[in-house]
Amino acid sequence: MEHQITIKDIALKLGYSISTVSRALSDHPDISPKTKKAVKELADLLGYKPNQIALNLRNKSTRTIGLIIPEIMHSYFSTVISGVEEIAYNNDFNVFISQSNESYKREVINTQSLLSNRVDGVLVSISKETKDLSHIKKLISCKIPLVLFDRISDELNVDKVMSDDYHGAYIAVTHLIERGCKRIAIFSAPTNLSIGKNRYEGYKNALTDNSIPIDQNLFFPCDTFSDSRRIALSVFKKAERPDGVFAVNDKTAFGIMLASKALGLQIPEDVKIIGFENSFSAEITTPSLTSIDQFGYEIGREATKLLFKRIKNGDEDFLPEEKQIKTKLIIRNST
Amino acid sequence: MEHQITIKDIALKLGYSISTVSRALSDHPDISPKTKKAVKELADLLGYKPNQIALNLRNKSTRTIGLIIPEIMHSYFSTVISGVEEIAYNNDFNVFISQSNESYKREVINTQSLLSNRVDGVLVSISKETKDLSHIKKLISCKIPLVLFDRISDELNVDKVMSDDYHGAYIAVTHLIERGCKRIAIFSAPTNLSIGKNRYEGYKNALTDNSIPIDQNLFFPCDTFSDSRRIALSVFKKAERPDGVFAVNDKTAFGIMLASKALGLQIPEDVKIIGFENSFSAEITTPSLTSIDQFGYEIGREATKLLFKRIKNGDEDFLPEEKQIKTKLIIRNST
DNA sequence: ATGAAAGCGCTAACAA
DNA sequence: TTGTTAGCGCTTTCAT
Repeated sequence: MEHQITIKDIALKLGYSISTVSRALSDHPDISPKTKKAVKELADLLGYKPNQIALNLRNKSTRTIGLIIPEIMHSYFSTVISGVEEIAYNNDFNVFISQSNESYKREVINTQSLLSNRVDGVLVSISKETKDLSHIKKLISCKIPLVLFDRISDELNVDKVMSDDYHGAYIAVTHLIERGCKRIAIFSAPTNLSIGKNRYEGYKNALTDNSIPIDQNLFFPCDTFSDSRRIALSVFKKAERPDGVFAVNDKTAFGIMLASKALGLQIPEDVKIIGFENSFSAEITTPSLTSIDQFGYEIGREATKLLFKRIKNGDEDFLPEEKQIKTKLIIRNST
Repeated sequence: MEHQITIKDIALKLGYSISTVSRALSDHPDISPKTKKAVKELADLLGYKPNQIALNLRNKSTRTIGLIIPEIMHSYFSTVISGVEEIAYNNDFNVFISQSNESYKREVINTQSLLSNRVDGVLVSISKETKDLSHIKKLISCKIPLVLFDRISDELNVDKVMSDDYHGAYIAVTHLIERGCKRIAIFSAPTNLSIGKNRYEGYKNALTDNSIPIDQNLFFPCDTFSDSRRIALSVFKKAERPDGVFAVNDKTAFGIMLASKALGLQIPEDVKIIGFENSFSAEITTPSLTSIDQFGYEIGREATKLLFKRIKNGDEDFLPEEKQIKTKLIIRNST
């Protein structure tokens, strides 16, 4: 980057002062039309672009919000990003995306980087590894507008947006029951994450409401493709195997699906499987996967709207909001 | 964001000048140990974080590179991002990710935003919609280090990193021929993109080298899931249908796969299908999808390495490099 | 060992 | 209508 054109360059060439140039460019009423014309034409000619860095410093605002997500390569989070970008762009803000890769260390670094770069607000979905929340608390103590989404924490008293995990799990399991399942397993995220906890609650209550006893042997703490495949491969060998599985996300469901097929089980005849995410892949497997749509796009939009509300309102009458985005059962052939 | 602590605050409380505080914080040899200790302790206590914006303005460097990609929600591009981030983080740089969503307009806006934000270099994968390249040329004329990857353009004389598309297509089609295919269709990206052109060349030459005539009726300009499903649905009905298909990416392959199955065709017995991308989904379909691995992670790494070479070397002896990342045939059950 | 002052690019209060 | 100046937060040259 050689030398970017500045208003000083324009002022020099035209013999005006830099403030006149500045005002001309921003259409200040005091500036004569001729001056404006001359300045704007030269600016165009030279390809002048305001230095955003200088503006940021002066305005103490970057018109940028930071987004920290666990993993970009996740159809759900990708859709969240799109929702965030839409609202941000509508408000003439930029989005600074950074992924933690489910690493606590990375999440801390990313948070600090956003802080140093003085973003005007932050959206965070906490990584699986994160136990210590002091980096997030640091954001709060700096009074930086903050909204948590999806992977929230009860420890923090801030705005939150998430799926209606409880209800999603409830309708998923109810659906399995209606299809005749008696022994329904759950492959769940760790219940220390609220997402894991809420879905487990939904699972439990759906069973209880249908007079099916909770069986701790049907609970598997597992939320990845390879783990679920491995676990299902050993679990489904036994005679007392589940006849239905509720998986915490689609990838986990696919692992179970592959394991079942490898063992010669028919889906949905021998075992019914339901996921949570409604990813693109759910459509293309055989059988296609019944899943709970989480509306990531909506979550991104709502979280960002909430953030802008904070950014605009400033500190006044802060009362954290919590928003639940409804989920929806998408029935396909795996149940 | 109330009031972030600055060195001025520290200077005031301690009775030093701001320059002393600045030097103390950066361990300048001239500063006495006691002063350093006092300053650092107070800085810690107050939670001082240097204002990156001010530093950027002063240093005329943001230690940030910009990344413009067509779509985040694409396993290939997601892996590219990870590669980019790895190299950038190793060099203590940030990555500013922005997606064009395959929109020309958005791509232009993103480019300008990166320019205004004075990133130190840019990585671009051009959107499908983009014909006019003046926004990219603008970057070049501003002497901003630039590397194109994957979706490159012959019109631009800059560093480029891409898959060995020609070779990938060649081995894909050769594989189909070895498996006995005689009528091999290609579902291809528009050939105005070099990616489309090169893969088509590979397809053609593989056929020619095996004495199979090129049949224009087997060329389908189509690179999305829904389009490919629709097209395959109508094409595969005919008696004279293809017995092998080379798809420009995995999603396109899945569309073809679903259409084939809907028509009662057996894969790979009646029709063999090969994709390009080696996405996660390739593993979980039935049959699993044979595909060409593009090593997106490597592409991201190499492109970023090249970019840093430019950033560090400055303008001197500029000779654009072009790097091809090898591709690999991953054989699964669809062929 | 420490301070004063200039400057990065820009805007705006104050002068003229 | 236009110019001068201060200041956003920081580093660094030049004084002391």
